[in-house]
Amino acid sequence: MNIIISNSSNIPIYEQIKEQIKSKIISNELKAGEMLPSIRSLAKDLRISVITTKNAYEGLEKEGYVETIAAKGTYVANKNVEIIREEQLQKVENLIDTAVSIAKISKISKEEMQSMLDILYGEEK
Amino acid sequence: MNIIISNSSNIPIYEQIKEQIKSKIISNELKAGEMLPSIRSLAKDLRISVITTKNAYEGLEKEGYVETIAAKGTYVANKNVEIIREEQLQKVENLIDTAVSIAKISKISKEEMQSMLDILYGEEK
DNA sequence: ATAACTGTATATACTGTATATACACAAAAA
DNA sequence: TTTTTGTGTATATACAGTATATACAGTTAT
Repeated sequence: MNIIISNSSNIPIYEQIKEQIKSKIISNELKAGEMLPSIRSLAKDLRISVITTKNAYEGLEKEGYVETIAAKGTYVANKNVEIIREEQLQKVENLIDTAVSIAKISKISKEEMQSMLDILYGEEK
Repeated sequence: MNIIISNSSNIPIYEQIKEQIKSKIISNELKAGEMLPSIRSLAKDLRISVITTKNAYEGLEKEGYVETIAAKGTYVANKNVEIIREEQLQKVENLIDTAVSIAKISKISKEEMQSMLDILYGEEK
């Protein structure tokens, strides 16, 4: 399981794991019904405690991305694709909104932001 | 001092205060040399502890936005305008970068993001 | 049965955020 | 000059979030 964590980050480890797995589910790299690595194996892999991986999985379950069955494992849930897309759109919009607020205070123009977007997104159509 | 804090936010109170004062300094609503409200009066105003306002001011000092003189007060520092602008540009770029990452995973197009930017920034030139 | 795998629960520790309250210095008022 | 009132500072304390090790309990294949 390709997951990268940073201990020095101010973002908690369980949160880092949660977000990365969420990304894999949304991008369909992890498909519905598929089993996630066990909390133990993932913990060993990342050299952290089982409690931390459990914490991450609990968060995913609370948000409806996975379902866990005691003594069996944790599996990717069937989640409404449209709802996920809406959630992601909302996230992107919030980030841009924050960026715009900062930009306006600092007199950073819309053109400058558009240019950043172009560069960061790439020139793909 | 127009500062709004939310206790229910996951962002610490001292951080909320810090960011809002920083904004006022950057937008020149608070001018170099001007005295900030005392940690006591601000604490009373916001109905929080002096320690929390002190914590906020300490953060601002560490970042070079203010200078504090014991028993006298805390004052807006002279900070290099170009450096501040660079910092803000960096912040905006990081936010857009995060937004782009999420967008790509969720197959949100550049056009959708451009449209968000247009709407959120407004139609001003 | 047993071995090897799942997730769960308990007890513990550390760090960040926040508090009340007592302290020390500066400046203005009496 | 003495007192009062205004600054920021330091100490002791509490609570919540994050993380840990370790013991527990159920499932599956041998």
